Amino acid sequence: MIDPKLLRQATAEVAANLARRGFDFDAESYLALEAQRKALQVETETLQNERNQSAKSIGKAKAQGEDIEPLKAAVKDLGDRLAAADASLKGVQDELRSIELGLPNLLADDVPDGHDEDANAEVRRWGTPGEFDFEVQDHIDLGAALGMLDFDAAARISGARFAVMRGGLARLQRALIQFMLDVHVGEHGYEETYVPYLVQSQALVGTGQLPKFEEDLFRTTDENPFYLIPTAEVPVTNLARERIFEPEQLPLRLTAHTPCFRSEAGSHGQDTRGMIRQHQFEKVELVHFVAPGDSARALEELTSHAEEILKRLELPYRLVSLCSGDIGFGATKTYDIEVWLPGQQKYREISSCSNYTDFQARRMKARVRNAETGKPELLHTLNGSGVAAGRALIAVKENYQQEDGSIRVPDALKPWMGGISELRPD
RNA sequence: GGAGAGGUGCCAGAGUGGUCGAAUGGGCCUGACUCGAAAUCAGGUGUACGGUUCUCCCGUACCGUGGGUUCGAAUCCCACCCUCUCCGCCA
Repeated sequence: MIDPKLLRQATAEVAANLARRGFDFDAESYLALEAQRKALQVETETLQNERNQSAKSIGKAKAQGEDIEPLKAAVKDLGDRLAAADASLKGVQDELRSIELGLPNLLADDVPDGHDEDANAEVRRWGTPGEFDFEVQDHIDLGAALGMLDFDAAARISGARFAVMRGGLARLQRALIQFMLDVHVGEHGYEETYVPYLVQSQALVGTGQLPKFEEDLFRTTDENPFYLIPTAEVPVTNLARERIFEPEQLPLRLTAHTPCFRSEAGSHGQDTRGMIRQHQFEKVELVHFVAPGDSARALEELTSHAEEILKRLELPYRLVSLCSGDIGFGATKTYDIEVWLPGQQKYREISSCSNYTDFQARRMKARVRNAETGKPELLHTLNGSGVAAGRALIAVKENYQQEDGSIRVPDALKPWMGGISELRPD
């Protein structure tokens, strides 16, 4: 959520910033509604004051044994007037809030302008795509030939967009997760967390998935439904919900491995083959809580932590800064890390690292006490994948494939592979 | 799932429906005393929103959440949520 004060005091500037995303903010009707709010709030609070004053004098009169009936008669209609004003005020406030919850975050100045992913700016590349002196296979054929990746079995159990893995391949994914967690916890200063995979709507409102993107989520049928988390960002970021941190407690770096569940509504036809886009996938997530002034620097650090994983795995990648038309709803700035996939001869997203500034914090009431003033103020949140395990597995398979269809185990993963140095058919 | 107890400020813990944003104690901050510290004494110590003559002041809201009764609710009524104890079940 954008600061409502800023929204009404610098409406034109906000609208101009949001326009860079292609978002049309109707400033005029917002300001009209805001003027209504102000008038109604003043009216309501004046009436409340009147009620409080007269209730007090009635109390005093009664204590002195006076007849309070005339006093009661005098305020007879006050309750009705107050109820009416209050109801109008609530209505306008709800309207304003729903507008505010639907506004994306303000973009950072250095976000490149553009309509879609073609305008994303490449920041740097690392590694060189490997040369193969044989015809490369994609991860689907590789997995099938190994007998370790079975989409038919998954379809019989759960339908499309699920995968079953067996043996060394299943273990390789687990090794990736262990490796990533160990690097982040042991070397990058993260605290490992274990969090719920089912959350209630307010958590998703906090991180920004709701109310706008309900169709991307799986939901239970309970009266108060649970949602399956689309990313660990949701439960982990909400650890700051309604909390006030002391300045010395920040920065706080948290990591978690969780499965992620996405309905992928509207993505029919995209990446239908293979493990690129699934209803369920594993991911290691990185989350930072930082003081308001520190988030720009924290984004660079968080991104470098995700990059380090690909470097250790010796997977070529490039880093892009998402343009104004491609960047996510709540982010002020986002770096995507794209890993090289020989099977597609393309760089594909494997991590997305974003600075949310105070956007999520305002929704969650996540604050930090200012070291100088002692007053609580909204902290800044960031998150990024460090990295998506399912896609990392694809990348390892395709980049480490050998002519006979076997797959070499990257050195970085060997500690978790129990002596297995290659995946090959039984 | 059954039975019971309870949810009040940073913590503990009061609160016959009326000046309760909330006693008291602890903690914390400031000051006095002291060479310094301890002890003692005095004062202060929530958040959000709004108004404003905007480093002051004023108003409103908040005692688990949401409704209701009332001129007036932390206090009464209803529903829900959560925590704890015991029983049952279970990984």
